[in-house]
Amino acid sequence: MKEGPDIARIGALIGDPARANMLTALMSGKALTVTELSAEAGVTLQTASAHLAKLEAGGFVAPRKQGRHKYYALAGDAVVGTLEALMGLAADKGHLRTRTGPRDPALREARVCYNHLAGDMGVRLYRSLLARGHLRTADDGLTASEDGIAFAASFGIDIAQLTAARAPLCRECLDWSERRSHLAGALGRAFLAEIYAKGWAARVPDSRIVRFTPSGRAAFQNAFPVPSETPTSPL
Amino acid sequence: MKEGPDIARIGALIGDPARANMLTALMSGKALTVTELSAEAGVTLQTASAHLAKLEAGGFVAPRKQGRHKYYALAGDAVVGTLEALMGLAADKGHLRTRTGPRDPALREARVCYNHLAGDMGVRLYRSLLARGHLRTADDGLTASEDGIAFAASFGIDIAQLTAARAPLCRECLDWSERRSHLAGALGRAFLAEIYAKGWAARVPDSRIVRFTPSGRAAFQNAFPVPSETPTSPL
DNA sequence: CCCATAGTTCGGTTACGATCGAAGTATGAA
DNA sequence: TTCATACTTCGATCGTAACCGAACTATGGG
Repeated sequence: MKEGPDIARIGALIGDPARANMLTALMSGKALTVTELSAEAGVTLQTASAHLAKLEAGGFVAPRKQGRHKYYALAGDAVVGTLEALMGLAADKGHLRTRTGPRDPALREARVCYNHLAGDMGVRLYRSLLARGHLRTADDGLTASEDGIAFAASFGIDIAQLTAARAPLCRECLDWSERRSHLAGALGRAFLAEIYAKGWAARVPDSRIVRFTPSGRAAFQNAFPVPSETPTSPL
Repeated sequence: MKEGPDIARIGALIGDPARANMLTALMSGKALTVTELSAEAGVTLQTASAHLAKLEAGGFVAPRKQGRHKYYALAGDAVVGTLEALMGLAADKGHLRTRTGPRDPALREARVCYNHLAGDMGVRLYRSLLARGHLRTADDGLTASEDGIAFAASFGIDIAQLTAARAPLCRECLDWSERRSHLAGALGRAFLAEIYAKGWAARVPDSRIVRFTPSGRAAFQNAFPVPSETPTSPL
């Protein structure tokens, strides 16, 4: 009677509030113990254990034993990507629980999305480039202007190498905490690499957080100024 | 106690088998009536009506009244994209209900994914280009080789215009019916446009199906030969 | 060896939501 | 108006799964 991939099972797995809370907590990129996850979900240890067994059977999380602790982490990029998509959709519809972004403020400010910068700082970068005409949006995606190429070069990016590779140069990526687009693609990756190289920021180990130094933050805001908050359409 | 986007509500919406069946049926791109969807889901009309009300409230589907019929369709590209992601994940884990692809064989053979070719024919195109060295996979994505550029030009694609736009040239996209990658990005779009232009295939109105003519199918298979089935790693 | 902490398994309760029958509304046809 | 089709609303039933208490296993420390 049924056909196609069984999205109902996947949906049901995500559909329980306790499990959804656990998955949301794991989106930080950190591996968490059963006890920690039970607290995140607001259930007892036994219940959490049962939920995690189901998530593991469904291929959502993978355990790693360490001493008498059992650490769970999300099981791969496909899972992370799908959850990001779901979060984007949920945010889009206004289905928020309480806040508009993840709990951890540092995660909300700047984090790694695959290999480019996301979060508030990522959105700033994107908006700044767009406002100054370095990027242009078109029907079929995002393109860099001549100005933008020159700017990237002056920032320290070897633009010739990027374009020679013929890989996607610019792409946009919807940010679930900010509900705005940020810059992905080869150029987005190159900007983040250069930000690391300049010592403005560093990645926090075992998490997706990118922590800016005070001077790095100032330099960033100077390099990527944003005009006064323009009322953008909420995508 | 909770924070972040409410993915639980979204998940629960998809998590019910009846609703999942309806959404799967709507992935064809066609708008369907309540009665049709109740049959797809295997429930009575009343139950289907209740489910559709919930899906509508959740922003998954949008109704359109026409006479005494009420047609439902998926509510936008974000929903389609999220469902594709979920289906890919489900297929990935082997969570199949009965078959490995959508019910409609035509849809399984060739369909539009955003603006490029997906389904069996899309996978063939991709594998053929890859096998002949026209495309190369790298850590940071997909690139076209010099050979590939020349081939695309000989196929009738104005490659200079595509590269000038600096938009993503090649991207890969996971196919939920085939569980394989196919070609997306500007080049993928250009190939599909050229296939239309050559009269090999045409899009079926009100659906995502791309229907090949018999001679078009032959020409396609001649232009994009695939080597004997190589046991590729899943994904 | 004993105790403490981390996690699992088992059993019984409870609550939520899917389901359908039956009755109600809307649109169209005769 | 009357009948038929398409859909919605209401009310009651029923199953499944989340939940926790309690007992059990495993690992580490003294």
